[in-house]
Amino acid sequence: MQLPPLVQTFVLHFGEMGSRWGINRTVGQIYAVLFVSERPLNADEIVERLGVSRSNVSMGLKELQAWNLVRLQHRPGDRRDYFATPEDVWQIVRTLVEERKKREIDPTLTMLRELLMQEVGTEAERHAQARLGEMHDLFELFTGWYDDMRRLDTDRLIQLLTLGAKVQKVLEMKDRLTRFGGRGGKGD
Amino acid sequence: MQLPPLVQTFVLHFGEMGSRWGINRTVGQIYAVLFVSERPLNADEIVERLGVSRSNVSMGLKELQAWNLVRLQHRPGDRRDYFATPEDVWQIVRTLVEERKKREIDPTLTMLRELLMQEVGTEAERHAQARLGEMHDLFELFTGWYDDMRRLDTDRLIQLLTLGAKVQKVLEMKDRLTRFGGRGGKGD
DNA sequence: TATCAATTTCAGAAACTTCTGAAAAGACGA
DNA sequence: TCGTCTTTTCAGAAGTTTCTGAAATTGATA
Repeated sequence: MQLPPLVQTFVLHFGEMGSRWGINRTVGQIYAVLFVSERPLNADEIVERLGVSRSNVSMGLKELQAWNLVRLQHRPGDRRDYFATPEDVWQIVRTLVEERKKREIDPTLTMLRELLMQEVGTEAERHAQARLGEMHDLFELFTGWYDDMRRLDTDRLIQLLTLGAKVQKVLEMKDRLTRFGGRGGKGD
Repeated sequence: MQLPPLVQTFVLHFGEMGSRWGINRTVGQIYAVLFVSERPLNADEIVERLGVSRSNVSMGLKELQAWNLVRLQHRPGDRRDYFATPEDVWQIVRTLVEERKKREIDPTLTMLRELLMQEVGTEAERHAQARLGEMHDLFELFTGWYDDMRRLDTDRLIQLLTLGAKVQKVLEMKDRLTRFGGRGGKGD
């Protein structure tokens, strides 16, 4: 592996993390190398830096492209493909969440809805269905919230995240201000 | 696999999802079976339902216990261990996020902080460090937000998630209302 | 202490994933 | 068209994870 120690540490850790999240180690490493690189890299440069086979890099890049996580670029007078990550880390987060939702959450919601529509006979099945209903509602709540969040521009998103639970305070204030006097505030 | 078709579909899907998130398929299936069960189950009952070996179930249950995702119970006059998931799905979410943070996010933040403290020589390394800084700040923002959220009780959490981006509207209103008292507004 | 039921451990088998080198395919200019 | 440079594909090797059955351990009871 032909990398400065600082970068190497990061790349190895990132590959490791990747494999805990169902992403193949090399794919994670390729992404890490691109992420810290000053400029787009071609496949051979990645091979050099990581010390893995050319074909492995080719497959890894293909996977990253399928996930929309890298951008392909060309330089004038050079036929090779150059790859880069988006400069904006928020763009990366958005893509990651979006793709993961598309591949895993949405199909799960579909499956849950289908199972909830079935007529069942036994008590055990009725109980199972009730549980699946709870899970379905949870997923719906999260995807609904996410759907709202992704529409916000990054500054506002940061603003909200930074406020954190303080939003709650603002909501209480709103309650007090809008229903003057009345029962506002903590009631649930 | 000895399960009603409805449950079987769910269990298989859940196992599949698990393996995409770095959780072994059987462990996912065991969890799914416990999740929809009306009552706590002992290891042999899980073996029956899933048709996998007793030792496999034993290892799976051990892993789920290490993740705090199942509760062990005993019945009077029965030496066997019975396992159940929490009844409250929100409790499940909280545990999952907490454990994942502890195992993956926190160590990553530690690593990033260590790399950011290093003095480096080359331009490439300085650029890499800047990128790691961006990633670090992103992770900090998320964990800070999460730290706020986890303190909220479930009803308030649901309230916030349901509002979604409408919170933004309330914040704007707050801005308008507080501005003419002095310090209000966008500043942080 | 011996017995018995339940659980855990673990070495090796089975299944699965990842990786490689070699060959094929594609793209471009001469 | 050909030659060259590049990327992709793919069969099998290497590596890793998961799973099993048999044996060991635990712990309660007599």
